[in-house]
Amino acid sequence: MSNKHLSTDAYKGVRDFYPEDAAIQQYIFSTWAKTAESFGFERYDASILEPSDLYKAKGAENEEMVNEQTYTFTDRGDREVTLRPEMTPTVARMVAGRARALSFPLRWYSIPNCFRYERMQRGRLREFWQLNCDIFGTTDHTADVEMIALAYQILIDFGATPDMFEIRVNDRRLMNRLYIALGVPEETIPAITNLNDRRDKIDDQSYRTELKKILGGNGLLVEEIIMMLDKSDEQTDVVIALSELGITNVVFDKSLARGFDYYTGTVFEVRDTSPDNNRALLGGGRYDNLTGLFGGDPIPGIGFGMGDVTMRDFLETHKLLPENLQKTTSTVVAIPADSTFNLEAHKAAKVIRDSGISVTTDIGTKKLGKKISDASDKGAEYIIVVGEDEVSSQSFSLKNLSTGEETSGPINKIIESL
RNA sequence: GCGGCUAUAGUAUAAUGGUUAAUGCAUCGGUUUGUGGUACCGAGAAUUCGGGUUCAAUUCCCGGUAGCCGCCCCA
Repeated sequence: MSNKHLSTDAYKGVRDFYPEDAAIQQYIFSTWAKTAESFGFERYDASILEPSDLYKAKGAENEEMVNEQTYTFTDRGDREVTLRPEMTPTVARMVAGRARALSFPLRWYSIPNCFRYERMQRGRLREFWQLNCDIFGTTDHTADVEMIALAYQILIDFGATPDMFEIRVNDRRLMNRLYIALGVPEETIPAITNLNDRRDKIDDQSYRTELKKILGGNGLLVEEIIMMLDKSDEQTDVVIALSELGITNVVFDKSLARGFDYYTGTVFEVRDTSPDNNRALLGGGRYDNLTGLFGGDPIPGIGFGMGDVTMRDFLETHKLLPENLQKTTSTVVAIPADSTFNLEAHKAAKVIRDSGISVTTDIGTKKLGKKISDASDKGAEYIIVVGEDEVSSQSFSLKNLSTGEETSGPINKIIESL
C-alpha cells in the first residue's frame, strides 16, 4: 500500500456500514420503531446540528463537557455549532417551542445519530444512533412504569428472554429523603451519588475511605449509609407496578446514579446479565423541569435512550440476530448469454420489473454458469437467460433456482408464474 | 486525560535473526466456450510507518500511527 493514496479506513471512531452491517442496523432501527409505535409513540426528528449554547446553558460543568467531549466548530457565519451528543436537549427545545399547542401527555420517539468526542471502548464509539423515547406532561408514576415496560418490551421483541437482562431502578427523591433522615449534609449528596455509581467497580475498603472523605471523617455516618444502602426492603410504587405487569427481572438498586445533573426522580437502566457484555443497554429517568431553560411553565417528563452499538453487542452476545438479514437482493436475475445481449436483458428485466417484481441484470463478464451460481449465492429465486435464441423467438425460460423447474414462453406469460 | 495488549494477502490464522513467508475462507480463471449449488486443478494478493542494534530484521529495541481492552467520564 502506497502512502501516496488515501486511506480506505473510516474516520476515527465512526463506522462504515457495508451491506451486511446496514442490514443489521436496519433490523435494529425497525424493531425499535415498531415497538415504540406499538405503545403509541410518535416519531419526530431534527437536525444533527444545534447551536452550542443548547448544551452549555445547563451550567459550567456542561460547558466543560461541550468543550472537551463534543464535535464543536464555528460556521462561516461565525455561529458556534455542535454535532448533537444526545437528543434530550433537542426534544426539550422542540416541546418547549410548541408547549402551548401540544396536547399532553405526549409520547415521542426518535432514532437520531449523535457524536461524542471521547475515548472509544467496547460498546462506545464516537458516532452512534440512539433510540430516544420520552413522555412529556405528566408526573404520574405509571408513566415511569410505562417507559420501563417499553424498554422491557423492546428487548423481548428482539427475542431476548428476561434472564438475559436486568432492570435496575432507583429514585432520587427517595434517596434524598433517606440521606437526610440519616443526617447526611445535603451538599454532599451529589458526591455520594457519584461514588455509589462506582461502588461495584472498586473494593470495599476504598469505597469506605472515599465515603469517609466526602463526609469529613464521620466514620459512624459511613457505616450508617452502608447499612441503609444494603438494606433491601424498600420497594417503590414503580417496582411494584412493574411486577403487576408481569415484569419481574427488576431490582431496586440504591447505588444506581445515572449521572447527576437533570434527573429528579426515578432513574433506571437495563444491564446485560452476560458476563461477556457487562454493560448498560439503556438508561433513563425522570426530569421534572427540563424545558425550564426555554422559559414558560415547567413541563415534566421521563425518558430513556438506548444506543445501537450496545444493542448490537447485546444481540450478538446472546445470538439473537436473525440469520437471513444479509440477503437483500432481487427476486429475479436476468442473465445475458454474453455481453452483446446486455441491453436485451435490461429490456426483459424492465418488463418483469414493471409488474412489480424486483429484477437485476447481471452485466458482468463471467461465464453463464458462474452467473447462475452468483445469482443463487446472492439469494435470487429465479433466473432468466437472455441470448440469441430467446431474442429471436421472443420465448424465454424462467428457472426456479431452488426447484430447478423451468417455465417457457413469451415474457408476459412468464410473469404470471411468478 | 491515563494505563495494558496487539499490528503478516480482502479476511481469519501460521512460521522464521539468513536464499521461495504457509494454510483455510473469499476473489479470479480452468476442467465444463448456453444453465448453478459438489469435486478437482491453477492464479493474483501480505510482514503498519520511521529510526536503531546486526554481516543480515517481518522477527530484537525505541518512536509514530492505528486498533482492541480497561480507567476517568458517560449528557
